[in-house]
Amino acid sequence: MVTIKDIAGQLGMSTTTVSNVIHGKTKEVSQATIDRVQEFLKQVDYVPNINARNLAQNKSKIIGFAMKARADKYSNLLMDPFVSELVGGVEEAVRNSGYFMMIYISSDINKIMRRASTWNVDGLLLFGMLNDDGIRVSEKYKNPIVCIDTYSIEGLKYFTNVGLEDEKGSYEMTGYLIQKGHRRIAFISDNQTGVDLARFNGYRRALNDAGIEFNDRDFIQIRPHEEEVEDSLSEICERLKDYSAVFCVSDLYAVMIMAALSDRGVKVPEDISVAGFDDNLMGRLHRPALTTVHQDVKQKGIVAATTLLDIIKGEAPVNRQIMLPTGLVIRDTVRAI
Amino acid sequence: MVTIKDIAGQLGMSTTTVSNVIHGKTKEVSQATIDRVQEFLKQVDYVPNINARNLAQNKSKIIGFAMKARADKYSNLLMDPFVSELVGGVEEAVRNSGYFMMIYISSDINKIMRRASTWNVDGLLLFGMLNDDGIRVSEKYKNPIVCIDTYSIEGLKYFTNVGLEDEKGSYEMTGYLIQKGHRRIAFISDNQTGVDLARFNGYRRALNDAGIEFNDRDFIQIRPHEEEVEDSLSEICERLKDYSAVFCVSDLYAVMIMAALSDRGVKVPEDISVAGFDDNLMGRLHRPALTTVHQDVKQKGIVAATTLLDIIKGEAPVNRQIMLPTGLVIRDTVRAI
DNA sequence: TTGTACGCGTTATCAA
DNA sequence: TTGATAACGCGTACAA
Repeated sequence: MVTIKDIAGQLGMSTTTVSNVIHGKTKEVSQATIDRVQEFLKQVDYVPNINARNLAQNKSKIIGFAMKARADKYSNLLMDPFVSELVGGVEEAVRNSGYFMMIYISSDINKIMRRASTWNVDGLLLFGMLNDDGIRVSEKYKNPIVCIDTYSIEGLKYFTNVGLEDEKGSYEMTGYLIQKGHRRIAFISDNQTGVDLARFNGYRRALNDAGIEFNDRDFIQIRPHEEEVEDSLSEICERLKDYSAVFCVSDLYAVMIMAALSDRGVKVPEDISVAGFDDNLMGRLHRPALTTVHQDVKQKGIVAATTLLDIIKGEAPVNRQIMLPTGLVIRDTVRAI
Repeated sequence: MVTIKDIAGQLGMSTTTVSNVIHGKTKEVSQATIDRVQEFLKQVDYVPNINARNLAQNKSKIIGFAMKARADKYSNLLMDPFVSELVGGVEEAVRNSGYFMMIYISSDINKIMRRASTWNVDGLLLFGMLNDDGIRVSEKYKNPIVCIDTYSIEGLKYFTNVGLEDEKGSYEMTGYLIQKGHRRIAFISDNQTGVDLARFNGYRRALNDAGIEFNDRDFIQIRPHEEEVEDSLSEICERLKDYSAVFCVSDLYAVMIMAALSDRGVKVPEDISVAGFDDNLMGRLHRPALTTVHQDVKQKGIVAATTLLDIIKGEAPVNRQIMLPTGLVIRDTVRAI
């Protein structure tokens, strides 16, 4: 490894001058030395040592992307297509800004905070935080934080959130189903917090506005864990016999349920209409193609990352609650009755 | 930020002692001071500065995961479900070993190498390298390297490769199709290098062993880029009329093609049989469920990472070419004729 | 058993 | 226009 000191030695000048040339602080250096140094840098293929630089500047050029792992449908968070698309968007934005991305996955908030401090990351992206997790982090960690998909009004005092018009999108889809003549509409998700709760609320509001009474059993919980998913799907298919339409909280669940229905000889949309949420590849490639609520997940990642980067640069965001839009995507799994 | 020096000062002892306690070099420290120090560490929630540590030790505890981006079917590599599952496996293994993972995506080998040096990563994982890319990297970068899915005999002198029995898996699937009575079998992929070439070779060998003549037009190239994918699929569906079965180089392509066929009123497997490769969620949830060749992508990531970590620890791998097994998954998209 | 002092590679301050 | 030199925080010979 060739260092600045080496170069200075071989060129018979001081490290200061070399460093200045490297950083383009060229106003106080003669053109002759600039050229000499630059040529030499090329020649030896000088690569700076980030650790030394970070130590000297007390910066890191690292964006930490921390995700709280849940006991989940995937054995690793990154296998969730939503998450990987999100990471893809973040990675791209971070890379294009000359920063680096470091991913942490942990179910332990404290570990996440320790890592962030250890690496002295310049900014933190938080995903999957529940309740006041985000607040706890921001109390300890003093650099900028941007959360993704976190529903915490309280938290907005501490950080910016990038979310989605979940409630609205869900309201519109439910309205569409109702408009198509459906009145017995089930809602399926695996929990009732955060994003899922917002979507559930949109569904309920639409029912209410149409004068349709909601009954507790219209919410069906799916248990997607490997050991019990088959049982869960059986139960769901059985309960779905009472409905003419089902609104799933994600495209993945919609596709899973359509497969289970198909296995039991139930036809979509002839026997039951199905709607999803996310508009991902699975739904697009399904036949019949899935009617769903669109969101641009990659864009969500990009917006979150660029917002964080802006804050790091000192530009406070106009809005602490950034809501990305949704849109109805009408395809073939919902029929009029 | 609280430093070792601070602690030493407040406790009225030297930084050496504090450092020794932190690192458990406890044989030369009295129990009394150990306790004092440890309690104080807890109290102030001491977090080491990785940059300083790395600089002093000339290590980084970072595993670099470098991927060469191609002009691809996805606007970001991480959106490829194969890649994200791979990353998931790597991330898990790296995290469990107390290391950190840093992802680089670039189409430029030189940028990748510069990053690896800049961060002084302890080991490098390489994915998506073509031809002698891997060799070029290993000539410049002196720490251990493990490649994933790289077909380069020459390269094995320089690094370990974690791959798959692509040829064998493909041979077996083609054999299965033949056994089911198919003789006009098309093969679809988007290129003919590396992994895709190996799978193509397995297909050809199986045809050959069964005395079936291969004609150049039996290889059909798919163009998955967004602008032209529809045209490409139209052409494929047209050409497929001459075949009773089609073997796709990936589950994704299989599902895409089945959707296109369905749109044109062609039924699978009644009108044409379809086989895939990968055994991912898309194929599993498709109806009819996809007959395919299984590989464990997450495991591939874990094996690659642990192998690299072992080499870093000084344990040379027994084999420089690690081939993970494949297996036939017979489901419902291939029928006997 | 504990402390001093130096090196790691870089940047920044200030003097020449 | 250039050069010494002191930080940055940590680890570690070596000395005490």
